[in-house]
Amino acid sequence: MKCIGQSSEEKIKEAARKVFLKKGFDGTTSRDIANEAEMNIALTNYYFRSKEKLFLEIFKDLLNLYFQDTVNIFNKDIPLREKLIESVDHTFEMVRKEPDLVIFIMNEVHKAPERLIPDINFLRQIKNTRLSQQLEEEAKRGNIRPISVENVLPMLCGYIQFIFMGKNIHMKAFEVTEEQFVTYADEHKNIVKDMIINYIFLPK
Amino acid sequence: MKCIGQSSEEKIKEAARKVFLKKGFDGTTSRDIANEAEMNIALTNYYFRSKEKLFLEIFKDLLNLYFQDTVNIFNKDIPLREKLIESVDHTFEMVRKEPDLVIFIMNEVHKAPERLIPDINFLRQIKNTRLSQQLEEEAKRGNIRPISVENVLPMLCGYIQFIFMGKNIHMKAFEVTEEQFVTYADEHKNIVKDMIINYIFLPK
DNA sequence: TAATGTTTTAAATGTTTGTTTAAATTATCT
DNA sequence: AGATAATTTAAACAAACATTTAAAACATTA
Repeated sequence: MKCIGQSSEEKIKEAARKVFLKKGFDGTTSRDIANEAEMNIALTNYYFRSKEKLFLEIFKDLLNLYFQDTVNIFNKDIPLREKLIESVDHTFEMVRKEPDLVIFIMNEVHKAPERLIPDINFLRQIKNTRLSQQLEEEAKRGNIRPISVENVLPMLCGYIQFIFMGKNIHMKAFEVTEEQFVTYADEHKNIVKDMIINYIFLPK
Repeated sequence: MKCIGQSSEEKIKEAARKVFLKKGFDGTTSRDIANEAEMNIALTNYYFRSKEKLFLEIFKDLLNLYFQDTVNIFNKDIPLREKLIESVDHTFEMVRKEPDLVIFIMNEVHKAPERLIPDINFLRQIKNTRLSQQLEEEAKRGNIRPISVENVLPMLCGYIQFIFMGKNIHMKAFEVTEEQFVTYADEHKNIVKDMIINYIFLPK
């Protein structure tokens, strides 16, 4: 086996990841992927059997990228306040690095949830993280409002993710550049953190 | 002209709207639309010249549905606090009635913003609504934190919209039914309202 | 009723789609 | 070097695609 650089299989997977993220499953053709990878069309099927199989493999990776770190943070052994802030910061970094990821996941799951169920199942761990316990404990102690992890999750992830999903709309509506948008998003991130802490924690 | 029921043109447009909302532009074929409308395939092009033209016409209507009422509320002559609450409530009703609308708009704009620019331009009115003035005035008076309409907009629309965009993911992750989801969404709506008011308005 | 204009139809258009084939090339091993 | 296996290629495949055609069916008006 030639071991200089990437293998053809890796090249195709990386190209497919890039194109799927940008155009979605329906908007992507096998030829798009082959072109991006600079490889012969037949190789897609030689290595992955079908466009669908290749997609599912990539989707699994991307869903993992979308959620795994968040689950890990939720399970960290750190104070609640710190954990909330770290979660928001992580969400921000994640969507900044991979701006197409959230809308991609949302859209594919929205269009055909059934075929992705095996992958989605791993999201169930969210319910049983250390964060859930902390929310219960702190509420019992009267330190925070009683609130479920179901309602905290969108605060920590969704509010930031939404800003980036609507990036193009925002840029057109408010006539700003990409650079200005990032500044705005960062500003909003700080507001979100303040607002969450302000809401969840009760005054002593 | 026969005037019983809908005209063929209306039937096709309504069918196309339904299918585009569900499957997006790339995922929709001319035959899907013709089947949904129970009409001959050729009629799509007879009335609308092309799939693209039909799509653009429908997209315009849907973007209007997505934003017009919000702009109107922003321009209403009512107190700020009331306006914020009404905006959140309206967003909730809008996405509840048309659950596919938000992800559809987000995704189409995300994939090809250029071709939709003429339609998106009308979003610019957001910047110059009565709400913007109110935010400035109330901040000057020391009643609220200084905050721009750019940062209030996602609070009033995005936070609720995100919940519904991730509906399928939520239902799988937390193993709940559609009915339970709506209950959850309603609960979160109230949290959002409390949280926004709590954050924006300063204690006297 | 005959002539005219509009709407609907079945069939065909030429592309593009995902996938396969079989030959050509390259690498691996004895 | 020669045999064997793995990879890559150009070409072809049928199916699905958006769109067009020309004739048929319908409605309208003179």
